[in-house]
Amino acid sequence: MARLTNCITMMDEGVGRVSQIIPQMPALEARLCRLMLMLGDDIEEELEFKLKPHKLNHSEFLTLMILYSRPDGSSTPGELCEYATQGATNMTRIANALVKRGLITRGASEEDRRRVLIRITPAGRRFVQKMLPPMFPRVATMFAGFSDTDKRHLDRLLRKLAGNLDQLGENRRS
Amino acid sequence: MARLTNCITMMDEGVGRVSQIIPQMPALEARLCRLMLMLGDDIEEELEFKLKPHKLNHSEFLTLMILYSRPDGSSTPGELCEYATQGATNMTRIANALVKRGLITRGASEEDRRRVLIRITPAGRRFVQKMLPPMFPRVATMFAGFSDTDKRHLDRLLRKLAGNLDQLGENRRS
DNA sequence: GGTTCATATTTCACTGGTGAATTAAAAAAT
DNA sequence: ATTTTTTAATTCACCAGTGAAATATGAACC
Repeated sequence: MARLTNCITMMDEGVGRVSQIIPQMPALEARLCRLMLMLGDDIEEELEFKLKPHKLNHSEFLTLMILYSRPDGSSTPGELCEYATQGATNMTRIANALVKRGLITRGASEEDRRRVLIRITPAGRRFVQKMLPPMFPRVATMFAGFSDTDKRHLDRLLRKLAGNLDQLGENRRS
Repeated sequence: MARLTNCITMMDEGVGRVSQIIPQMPALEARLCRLMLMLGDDIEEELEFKLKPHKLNHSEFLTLMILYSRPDGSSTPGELCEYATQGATNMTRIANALVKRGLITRGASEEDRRRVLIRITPAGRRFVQKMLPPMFPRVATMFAGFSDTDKRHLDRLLRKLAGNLDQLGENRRS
C-alpha cells in the first residue's frame, strides 16, 4: 500500500480531531507543516537510496556537490558547513571520509593559517559525472504529471515559505 | 543574514553551473528537490526549537500527538512505527522515554499476546493541551503572506508530489 | 496436532550528527 | 608591543536512529 498517502490520510484525520478539542489551532497551516516534514523525509530517503550503492550519505554527497559546482572546485570547512547546513564537528568527519576515498584533498591555507583548504580532485569530478546521470530519471519521476505552471507555482511558494522561515530563524538565534 | 535565502541563492548558482557541464540534468526538478530538503530540515529545526523547553524530540512529540489524536488514545508500537515513520527499534526507545515521564502506559494486549498496548495517560493529555497552544503563533507566521489560494495550491501540489513519491517508494522496496 | 512460516517487540552493536572543550592563529584593544 | 578577543578547525563524549539477531506468539499447512 502507498505508505505516504496512508500517513497523510491518518494525519488529516488526526488534525481534524485535535482541532475539535483545541479549536484555536491553525489547522490548515499545521497540516502544511506536517506535509512538508513528511515529504522532506521521504525525499531524503529516496536520495539515500540512490546514494547507498556509491557508499555515500546525504551530507557527504552534498558536500562533494558543492565543491563540484564551484568554479574553482575549492572551499573551506567553515563555508561548507554553512551551505551544507552542518556543524563544524561533522564537517571534519565528512572531509576525513572524502579524503580517504581520494575524492577531495585537504591542505593549509596560505593567507590565513587557521583555515584549511578543501579541493575536489579529478577523481572526485569523474566520480560525480559518473554517478549523477543515473539519478536523473527518478528525480524526473518525482514531478511526473506536474505542468510547467505547477512547477513554477511550487517553486514560488517554497521560496516564499523560505523567506518566512528565515524570519523565524533570525529570532530563534537571538 | 538570512540563512536559508543565502543557501538557496548559492544552490541556484551551483545547479546552474552543474547543468552547463551536464546539460541532460533536470535542473528545475533538481532545484525543487533541494528546496524541499532544505525547507524540511529548517522546519524540523524550528519544531525542535519549540520542543526543547519541554525536553521532547520530534519523534517523541509525534508519537505522543498520534496517541492524543486517537479517539481512544491508544495504539501499538507497530502501528506507531508506521505513522511516525520510525523503525521498531527506535519506537521501543521512544516508548521507554514517554513511559518514564508518565505520559503513556505500556501493557500487554489481550487478543494478541505478541502485541503491546500503548495508551496516553490523563497527564499526557494535559501535557499536550498545555504545550500545544504556545506553538501556534510561530506556525501561523510560517505562512504569513500566503493567501488562501496560495495555501490551497501548496496543499494540492504537495499531495500530488506525495503520490509520485509513493510510486518511487514502491519499487524502492521491491 | 505438530511443524513451518509469519508477525511483534526487544536487545545489541554500529553510524551519523551535536555540544562543549581544546588548540592555534588572526584581529582588535590598550 | 603585549594582552585580549574573536575565529577556524579538531577532538571527545554523548544522543538519536538503524540493521541484524533474539525471543515469543500467532497463523497456516499437512
